[in-house]
Amino acid sequence: MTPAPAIGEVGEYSWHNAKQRLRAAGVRPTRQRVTLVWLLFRNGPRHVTAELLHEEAAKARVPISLATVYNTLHKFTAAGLLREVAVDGRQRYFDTNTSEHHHFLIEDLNGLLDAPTSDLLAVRLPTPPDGYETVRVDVVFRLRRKREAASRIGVELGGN
Amino acid sequence: MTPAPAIGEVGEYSWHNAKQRLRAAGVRPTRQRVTLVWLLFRNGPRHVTAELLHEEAAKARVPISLATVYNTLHKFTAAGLLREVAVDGRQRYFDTNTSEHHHFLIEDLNGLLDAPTSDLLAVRLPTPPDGYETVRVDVVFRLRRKREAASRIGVELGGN
DNA sequence: TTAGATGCAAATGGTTTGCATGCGT
DNA sequence: ACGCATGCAAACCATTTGCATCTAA
Repeated sequence: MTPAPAIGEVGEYSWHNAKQRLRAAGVRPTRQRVTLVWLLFRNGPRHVTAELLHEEAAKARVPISLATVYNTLHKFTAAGLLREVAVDGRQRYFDTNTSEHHHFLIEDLNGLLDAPTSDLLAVRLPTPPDGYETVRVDVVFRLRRKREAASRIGVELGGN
Repeated sequence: MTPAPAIGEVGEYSWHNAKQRLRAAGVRPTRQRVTLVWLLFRNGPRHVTAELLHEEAAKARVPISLATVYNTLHKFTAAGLLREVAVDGRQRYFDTNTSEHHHFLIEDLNGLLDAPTSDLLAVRLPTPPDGYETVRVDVVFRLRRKREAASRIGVELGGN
């Protein structure tokens, strides 16, 4: 649990940073929201579900009701702090990486991983139907374990 | 409601065709299943939700319980007759087109459309993490209405 | 005859909502 | 003080499940 420096940030991520990020986004920094921002951004990019964040807040000694976690996640998304990723019919993920990028979906673990953009993938936009425009492209690579379990993945998902 | 010839099929789609398709797939052709196959394949490729199919069956005077519709849809998918498409967090779609292709998702109508494969889109596979293999790639183009409503779309969705 | 299919209702699970109370400005 | 934020429980909605009853082979 070494606090690795967040990508795009330098050094540790403080309570104060969290507050500033909220103000900058025009969101009122309440105790719960600051907590969530802190949990979300202190350790670099990650994907969370509402359920997971709810548990983490509890562990961090700042219990937040599940309903508030949902409300907050949506508010953050509207404010541009998060990106919603709807890849499977079950649950929704929220991604702290708001830039255009794509995902691996691990089927058995039901976890998300960023697809490396280094492996540049080219998607040519098909022409949308009349009167409509493409506002977003989501590419999901569904992964399945080859034969023996790859232990590394479990670890990566835990933090991502 | 002109019965357009199905793509890949010639002429009208009969009850008998439906039964054959089921037998060929190794699925026991019960009355309900034949009805569903008929509803699904008589008019070319389409996307359905369980709810929608359930209503159609009722209208077709062959009421089928919603639970059975779900069971059947899954059985069909396992038998390779359908392809499940999970693109948004709400509901699941089943696609009669089982080949590799991608989709337009109309945000406001919450409807699916096949993305024309003619506009050949190239997706370079990023290397999956150790021990995993990519089993499927889904590309979803989220569409939003430009300004004035495009009436044609509503029609297309009705049949697709 | 019998394994498998169906229907119903109840359970599930993620997400949303209504409303009374609390808190940031 | 004011208005938005929070918490709780109940509502919601798509989907699944358990079980008794049918039905295709």
